[in-house]
Amino acid sequence: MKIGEFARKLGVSTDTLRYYEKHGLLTPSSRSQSGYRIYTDTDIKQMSFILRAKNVGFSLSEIKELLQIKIHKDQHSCHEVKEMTLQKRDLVAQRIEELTRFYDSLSLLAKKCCGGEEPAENCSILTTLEDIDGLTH
Amino acid sequence: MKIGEFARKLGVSTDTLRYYEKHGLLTPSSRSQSGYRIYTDTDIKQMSFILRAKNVGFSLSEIKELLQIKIHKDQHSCHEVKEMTLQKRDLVAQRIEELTRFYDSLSLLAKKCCGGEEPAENCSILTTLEDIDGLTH
DNA sequence: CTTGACCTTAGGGTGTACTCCAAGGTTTAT
DNA sequence: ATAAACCTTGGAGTACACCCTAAGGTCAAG
Repeated sequence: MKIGEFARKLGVSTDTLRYYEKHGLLTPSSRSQSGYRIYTDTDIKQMSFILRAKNVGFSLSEIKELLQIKIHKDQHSCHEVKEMTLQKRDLVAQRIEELTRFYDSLSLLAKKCCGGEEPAENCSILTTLEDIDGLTH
Repeated sequence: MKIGEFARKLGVSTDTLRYYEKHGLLTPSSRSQSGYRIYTDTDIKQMSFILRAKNVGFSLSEIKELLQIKIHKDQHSCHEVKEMTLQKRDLVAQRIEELTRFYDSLSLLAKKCCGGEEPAENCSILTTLEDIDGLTH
């Protein structure tokens, strides 16, 4: 499919797709005789991956590194690829841990809060964070 | 403490601290007679919160919103604060879910990989993602 | 065969989050 | 008392991730 249809399907602009191509994140599978970009189902998968990664806070250069694991598969040894993968996985695990602390903080905050119409005296995220910090650190 | 010591303690630049103050994320507790910014332990807690939030992918304006929960505590009802808190919590839960999928993908990738010195033929993050997508969607 | 909806590249503009001066005031040590 | 090491504001510059416009080429429908 051409860039317009692909963009609509993925919910991004054509500008974004050209930008990603320029920066080595997603090169369309081929070009038509007239030079139009042609995207395929494989491109949809890769783009979905990029968007999910972006959504959880990875920068484009970090995402590029993740995609390098694929690109490097012929040029690098299994050992190197495995190391890089595990390193990235640890980073993801750290972020999950931090987010879990945020989740706990917000849960505690909501629980503490009566939910009524009176002024929210005890509703301080910082107070709650101090409690959480006290418990987990 | 003054801005330099505070910055060193938190591992950020003084420019960043002045930027955060300007944009309403962290206002130092007080100023000295000569106009120097004076930071306290409370500021350390708030700054740590900001840095952790940033680290897990929140933008500065999102972080500001989180901090508003504190600021609004006297001006808004418990009900409003609770709603906002739960909404933010759901957002965090979604990110945790996505990150967990990334973690699983990277784990599967590492597991598939023999880790030896030969070219990494089967080490494609996309192949693995397809597997994961097939299993979880 | 031309209108309209698509596509191309090149290049400029925007918002976010810093980062780096410049010009000057303050504090501390010798 | 003066140099070094801090601090102040204001404003300019940078990197990232787009977003928009201009000027022109492509293509299917009427």
